[in-house]
Amino acid sequence: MGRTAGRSPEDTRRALLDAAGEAIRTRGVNATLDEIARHAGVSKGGLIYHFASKDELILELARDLLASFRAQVEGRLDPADTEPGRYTRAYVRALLAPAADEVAVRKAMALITQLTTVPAVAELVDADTRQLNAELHADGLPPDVLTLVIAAADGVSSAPLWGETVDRPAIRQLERRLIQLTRQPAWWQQLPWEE
Amino acid sequence: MGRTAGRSPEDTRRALLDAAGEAIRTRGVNATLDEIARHAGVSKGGLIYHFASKDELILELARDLLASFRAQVEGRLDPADTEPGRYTRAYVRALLAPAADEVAVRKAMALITQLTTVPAVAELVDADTRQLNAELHADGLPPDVLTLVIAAADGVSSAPLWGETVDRPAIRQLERRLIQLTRQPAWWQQLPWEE
DNA sequence: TGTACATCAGTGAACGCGCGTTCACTGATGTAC
DNA sequence: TGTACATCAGTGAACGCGCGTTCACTGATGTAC
Repeated sequence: MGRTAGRSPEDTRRALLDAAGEAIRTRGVNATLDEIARHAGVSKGGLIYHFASKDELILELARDLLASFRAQVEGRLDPADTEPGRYTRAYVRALLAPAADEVAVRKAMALITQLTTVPAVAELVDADTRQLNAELHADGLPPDVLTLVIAAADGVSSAPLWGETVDRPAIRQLERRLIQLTRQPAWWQQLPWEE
Repeated sequence: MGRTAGRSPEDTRRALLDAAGEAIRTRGVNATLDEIARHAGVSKGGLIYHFASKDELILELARDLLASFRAQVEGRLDPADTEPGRYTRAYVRALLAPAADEVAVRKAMALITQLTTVPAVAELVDADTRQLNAELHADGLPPDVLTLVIAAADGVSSAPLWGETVDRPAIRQLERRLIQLTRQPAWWQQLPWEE
């Protein structure tokens, strides 16, 4: 055990990541290490014990966010659902989920865009996105329906970037309809062409 | 006239804004004034002559981007189109437009998210978004259709944030269908509910 | 038409300080014997 | 069961340098007379 007996080093590490997230979300990447450390109840030196540099702290934070987003999507997979589009439905549910979650998915998205300032994070996000996209495209839905559904889900999750807060009922309704669309892709494809 | 006769001071100012945009897009807000100034062919002091501080430079850049986005939307209004949803259609066209424009709209979106680190910019973006939203909601479309269309357009424009490049034909097709939807809102509202 | 002066649009060196990083040291706990 | 030692998880002062800002100065052009 370490010098402060109040908590385990893993708890300290987690507290530091949470504090970093909170600080960077509001102040941007130029939030200071001192500020982050103090919010986690630790000295600047203590922070550097866990994360060798600021870039490493940010990279670890990005890894943490991406992993937890993946976990959110996977956690919303319906075991009883074996139809084409099941992964896409989980994706929609994760992105449009009410922000009551401990780590609100949509705020996490906004945070990650700040982190991409660090080149290593940009690469990480890029690779992660590519893989996620591949999984979505291997989900059995026609590409044009997938494009709409993904775009709509991404759009809702990007709203906080502009400070916008779309109202809950509207999002819930959109969620239901998008999921319904994945079950009836032909509906979208048969959108009648006027005149 | 000033010291360098090569161009007008307004041209220098524009070059500085462009260089700032380019630099911040790649390096984030910690891109240095020196770097920005040199890319605009001017000394650091010359930059500070036009923009009293870094925050002011960033704020002016944000203003410039928001204004040019507005101009893009307005420029895509169809004078012959007097039906409900005409502003929404212009919005969709602007956001899904091919990136061949001088200032690619979607890249501009990605850039603005970086700038929101500066509180004054966050407020500006917030106010601008609210006003734009009000205009869209006063466009005569049913709210649920509007929610879908806006979300889908926003989603496509947020894709570059994750390094993703959605393929052109898919976007063009989505654009046509979204616009078609604004002409037949009932279609979306009558999405049949299965079982 | 020439001259003096003001102003505009910069230059570039110097300053200073915020902040990331380094480093010597410390106090708990675990382990060997 | 007590003692010595190693290690882990930190503290906090000091350093140094990158970078935003200040400032004295400059060289074109415009304007008054």
